Amino acid sequence: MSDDDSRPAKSGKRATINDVARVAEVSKKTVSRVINQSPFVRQDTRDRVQAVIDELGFIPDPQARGLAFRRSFLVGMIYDQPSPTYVVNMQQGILDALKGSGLELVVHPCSRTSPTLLEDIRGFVERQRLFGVIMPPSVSEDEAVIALLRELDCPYVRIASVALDEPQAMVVTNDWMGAAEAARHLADLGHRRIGLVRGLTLFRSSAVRSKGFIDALADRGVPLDPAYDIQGAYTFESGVEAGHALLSLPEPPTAIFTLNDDMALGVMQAARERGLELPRDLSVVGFDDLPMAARVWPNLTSVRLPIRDMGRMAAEKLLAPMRGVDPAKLVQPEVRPALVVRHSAIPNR
Amino acid sequence: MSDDDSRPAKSGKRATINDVARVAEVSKKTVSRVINQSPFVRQDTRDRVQAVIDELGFIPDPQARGLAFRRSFLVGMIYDQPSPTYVVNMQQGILDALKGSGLELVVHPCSRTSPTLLEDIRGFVERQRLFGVIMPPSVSEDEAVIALLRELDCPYVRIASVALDEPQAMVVTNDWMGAAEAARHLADLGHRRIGLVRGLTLFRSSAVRSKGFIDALADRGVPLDPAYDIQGAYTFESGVEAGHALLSLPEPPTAIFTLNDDMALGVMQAARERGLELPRDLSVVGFDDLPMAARVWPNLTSVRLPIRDMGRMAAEKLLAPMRGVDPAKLVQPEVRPALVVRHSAIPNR
DNA sequence: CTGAAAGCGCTTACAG
DNA sequence: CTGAAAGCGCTTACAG
Repeated sequence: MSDDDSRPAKSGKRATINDVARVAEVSKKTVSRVINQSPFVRQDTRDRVQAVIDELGFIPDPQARGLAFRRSFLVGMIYDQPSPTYVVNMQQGILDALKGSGLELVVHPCSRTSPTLLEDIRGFVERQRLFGVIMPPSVSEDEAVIALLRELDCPYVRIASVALDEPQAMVVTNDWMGAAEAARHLADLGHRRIGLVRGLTLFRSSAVRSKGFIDALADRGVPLDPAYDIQGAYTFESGVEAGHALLSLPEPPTAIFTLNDDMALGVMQAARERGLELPRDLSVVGFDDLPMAARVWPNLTSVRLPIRDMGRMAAEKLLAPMRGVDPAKLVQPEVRPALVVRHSAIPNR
Repeated sequence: MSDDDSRPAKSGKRATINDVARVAEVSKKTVSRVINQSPFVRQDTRDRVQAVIDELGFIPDPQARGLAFRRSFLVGMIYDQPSPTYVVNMQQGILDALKGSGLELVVHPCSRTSPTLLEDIRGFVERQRLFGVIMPPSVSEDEAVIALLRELDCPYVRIASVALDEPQAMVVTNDWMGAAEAARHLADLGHRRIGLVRGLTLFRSSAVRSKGFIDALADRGVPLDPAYDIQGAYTFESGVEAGHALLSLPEPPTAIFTLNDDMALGVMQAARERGLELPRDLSVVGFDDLPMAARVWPNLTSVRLPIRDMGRMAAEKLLAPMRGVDPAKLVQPEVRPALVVRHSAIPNR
């Protein structure tokens, strides 16, 4: 490790704006202008100041800047997402976008059912004077939270399966596309008796994914029998229950699509408890493509959402104004779910 | 939502220390003393000031305090942990302890193999003037990182499977206990030919868990045959490979202990690829008790570490000085891993 | 036990 | 295009 004395301005403490101003022989206000990329600095002045900044290794103190700006350099991620993989991937994506911006990520889990939800978020946002907030489902779908954020004048970006807000404040995940792919996959494998296990209705994704699935199935001439349309709760246990419900039908489905992977594994568990062999006796397709999808037996065919990209895109929208980009005009690719085909769904005999 | 006008000091902006001082008819320095729990305030003065603080809903601005203190109110979690479940649970535990303290959690993933690791951490800690840092393995085991933190005078707490530091800077996870439990479990089930799949040697946990396992096995009079002692890499793929290596032995083991769950699932996959039926033909025990342990078939017997508690305990050690507690004397329960017995390990025939 | 002054490191008006 | 003054909301010396 060569973290030696070669770093500039090492003499004890960090360089401040005053040091830069003195050495560059300008006022600190001019240094401030350079830091903040104000256009009102002559090019040669700017160059001189920048050279001193580099030489001294000057980095503006975010706390001092924040105090003067009345706004911190912290981005909050507020989430009630229960899936660790989802949360960590999204954090990673946000950090990808934040890298080099001087902003940091502060995590803030919450519970939508908590009576103190709004109070809690208010305290967090207000006290930290957050630069902005990013929210995945389902808290991103809570209009009371959004109203609060507006009241607090806190920029935000919502990630959700449908456009709930203006484009600059939204990353739309198009879940329906993934569900439609799953439907076509099962139909094309020759399945006709197909079950659907929905998720919690609190999550918009449940309705969106269901509709995408049912519509695509209908397109293939395979209408979904209402008896095969079961309400789950996005949990493993609800998947077990739904699996038993479907498989105990007089004419059980030959394939089941669940709106997330946890429920898919639950359905597989139910099938085994009934003595079925997988995938021979039942095809299963999930949604999320959790790491375990590739680790269970048989490997689970599942719909993957680019969570990390979604986090990055959300953060980029939040940063756009700071970068002088009009967030509404920020060109971002559409979020496209993709079906990852493995071995849990096979042709219908 | 009743976030109405009942909140005090709502007239546009937040109350500041000046407002409190004026209303309480004291100097702002005295208000500052009350905020910082200085003993040098008369009780009645303190009560009066506190009443005004409550009445006005005054919350000190962390940025202003941080600027004056030359230290922020941000706790950094620096990690290179690849397991999302581990990361999220630990974050949750840290947040449990931080609740009400006014501190926030800033997440900072890193890579120990990155050539810019130290530079990166230096920038993060120095720029944010972090209140403190919490590190799980394996970055917690990196002495170069620790040296840097000391140089920067940044308090830290390390979480690791062995005591690498003074008690006030350590949460020791006693992984060996969990591995020993796994060993006794398998021995008591009558297994004699037992395989061990180790993890990356970069992680101290690999050696610690292995030793705990081997020692406890020996205690039961079941010495580990070196041929059954395989080097893995904590990945699913390395588990598959190790599984094949062990199961292709002339006398294959009847049970295998892997140092994490990902490798346990890999071993199970290998067993199936060889036509074995589980758990009939092979018992498997993992370590971590990931959510998927309870969702795979057969359900995986695994060692659970109280990750969330570990995060909370680490944060409590970091907060102890602020709370006037001597961190060395902070009474914390020992971290005790526990074997969660499910259906992947059964009696040896 | 309490307070007036100076300062933490920046930025916002306001001039010029 | 550039700068001197005042201020963001706190705390640290230093007095008393």
